[in-house]
Amino acid sequence: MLDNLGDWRRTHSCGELRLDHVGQTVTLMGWAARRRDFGPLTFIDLRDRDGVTQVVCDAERSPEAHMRAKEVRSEYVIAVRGPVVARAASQRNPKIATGDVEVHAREIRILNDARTPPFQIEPAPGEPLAGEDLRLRYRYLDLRRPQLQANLRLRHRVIAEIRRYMDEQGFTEIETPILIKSTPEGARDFIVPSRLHPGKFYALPQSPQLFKQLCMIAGLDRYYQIARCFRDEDLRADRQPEFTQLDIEMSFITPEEIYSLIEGLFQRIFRLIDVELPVPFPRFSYAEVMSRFGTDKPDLRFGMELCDLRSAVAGTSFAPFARTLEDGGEIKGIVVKGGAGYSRKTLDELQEFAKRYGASALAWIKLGDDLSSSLLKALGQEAVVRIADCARAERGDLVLLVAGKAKTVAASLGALRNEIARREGLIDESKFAPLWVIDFPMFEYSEEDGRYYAMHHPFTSPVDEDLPLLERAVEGGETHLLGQLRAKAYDPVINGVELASGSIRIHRRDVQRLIFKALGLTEEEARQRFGFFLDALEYGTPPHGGIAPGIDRLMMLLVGTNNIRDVIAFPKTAAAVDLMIDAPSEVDPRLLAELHIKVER
RNA sequence: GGAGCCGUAGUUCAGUUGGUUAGAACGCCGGCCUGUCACGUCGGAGGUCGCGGGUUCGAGUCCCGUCGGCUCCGCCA
Repeated sequence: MLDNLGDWRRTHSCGELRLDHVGQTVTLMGWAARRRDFGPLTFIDLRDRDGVTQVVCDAERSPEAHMRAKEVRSEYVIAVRGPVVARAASQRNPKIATGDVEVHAREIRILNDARTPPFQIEPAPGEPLAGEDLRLRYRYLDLRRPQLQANLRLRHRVIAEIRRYMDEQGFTEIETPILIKSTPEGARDFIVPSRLHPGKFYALPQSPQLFKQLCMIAGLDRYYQIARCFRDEDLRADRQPEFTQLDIEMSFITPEEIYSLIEGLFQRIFRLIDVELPVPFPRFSYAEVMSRFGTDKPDLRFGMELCDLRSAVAGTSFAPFARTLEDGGEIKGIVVKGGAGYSRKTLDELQEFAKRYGASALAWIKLGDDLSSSLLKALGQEAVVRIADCARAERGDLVLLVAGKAKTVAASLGALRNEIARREGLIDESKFAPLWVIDFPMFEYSEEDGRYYAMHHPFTSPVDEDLPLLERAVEGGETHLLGQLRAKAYDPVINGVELASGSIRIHRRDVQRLIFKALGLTEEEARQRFGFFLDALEYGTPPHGGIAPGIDRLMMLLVGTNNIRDVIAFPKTAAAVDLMIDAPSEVDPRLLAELHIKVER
């Protein structure tokens, strides 16, 4: 039999009772997390969002409450009324915040029963969680776990802090539409069919990019939005098809003002987890981080930087190296301190790892008691020693080398650097190492398509000094110059995580025209895709720029997880499926007919 | 688009060179127990070995396919 709540009102949460409350009669409500039955004496751990309180039901003192307690099962929703009692010293439980006290139940109301959960919500210490697919299917049960609740509560506090800060800084929060127009460049769009317009579709925004620029043209001056964004691309551990960005745009500004705005914001956010970020963040050019760390989002918590070994192998007859040098490729290495003892098996594993990033091979030099190296036969002892010296390796170290195209060398050694740091425990997990990556290239050449693509997006401004280059490249036909143009773009990175991406935008119609032309868009194509925006640019556009921190990744960093699903209330799987609501799903054929859509299989 | 790992009671897992009746722990149900907090203890129920096909006298185990989960490469202006 279930009880009604009746006139009972909660007086306290399950996490707040302390010795100060001893003697008060309290009413608690929550879920039965555990029951320990000693016959005439029964304990119930009562859980709510705030914590756990031990409830004691004694058959002698309160026979009725005790009878009721016997009926309680896992996850029943119950209300308990009774006095707060101090526990004897030997009975205190230091593992829970309320462990100095307990509530002696005078009366218990069973507000609702519950089916046996399909998995244990809080497994005993040392026991693993149930499989993630099962927990996603019953997300509302998994969300009862204190860890997940703490993550969501911190997320709320971060968002609240963001709104406070942005308001203090004079920003206006503005909502932009979700049903917008598909734009062919960039990520794949999610599209929404139109019932009123047969054969036409809306797109969901990949980001509110053009709208925030239009807000600047409108004279709103300082815009922000906590914006949901949608990208129909394959997922990763840190990527969901829908995600949240703090979208920011400002008029009449320089990158410097954006740097200090973001540094101040991140400082405030990290104080919520009692971390004081050092400001200003150090700045590195794109070229520098690529050469030193092999990635545009380096983890600065450890060293092991890449070193250029070309000079040490100059003039070699060893074909793979000689060919690389001839083709203008790179030969670089990293030094693993004390790695001379790595086994053949480990080196094979690392080579397999490097190959995933396109490396054709991973060469190694071990400076153990004897010198050993995969290159010894091909290069001879002298050359191998020269390479090791060039890498500044010392006795006991291991040198790992990759030769090939600059892009491949950077990708494989950059990934290897992270992987080895992880394996060797070189990373101080309590540390936060922020930086700015600046001076990104404007364009990236695609071998596959034989053309240039905007590295950031096509509205990013080139640096002022490079404008003449842009003109020569586009109007003078010196297309190769495009690869040399630098963008007014900047990314803040913390611990190897790209936390935002931003740029100063193009505010001049003539420059925007050149960029579209550089990207191979004809005047007509540009007009068709962005006509409204090009028009707007002609009506007095102020210089402006912005940035967009990713809230989900920021949260991952703050709670220390590498699983994005730990910081989103209702996430999707790696195949973009919601296992709880079973989406995506088929729809009623009548609905499709209304939308003028026929499905091919 | 490609690759790797995983899939066995409700849950987490074990399961030998292919061989009798597929096990353990937790959970669940019932009994006992007045100080536990991962309570203890006695007993009990619980299995389409993801699914489909093949090899074999015989398949959880081997092969092929398929589905699902996770991770990575490509992709993500």
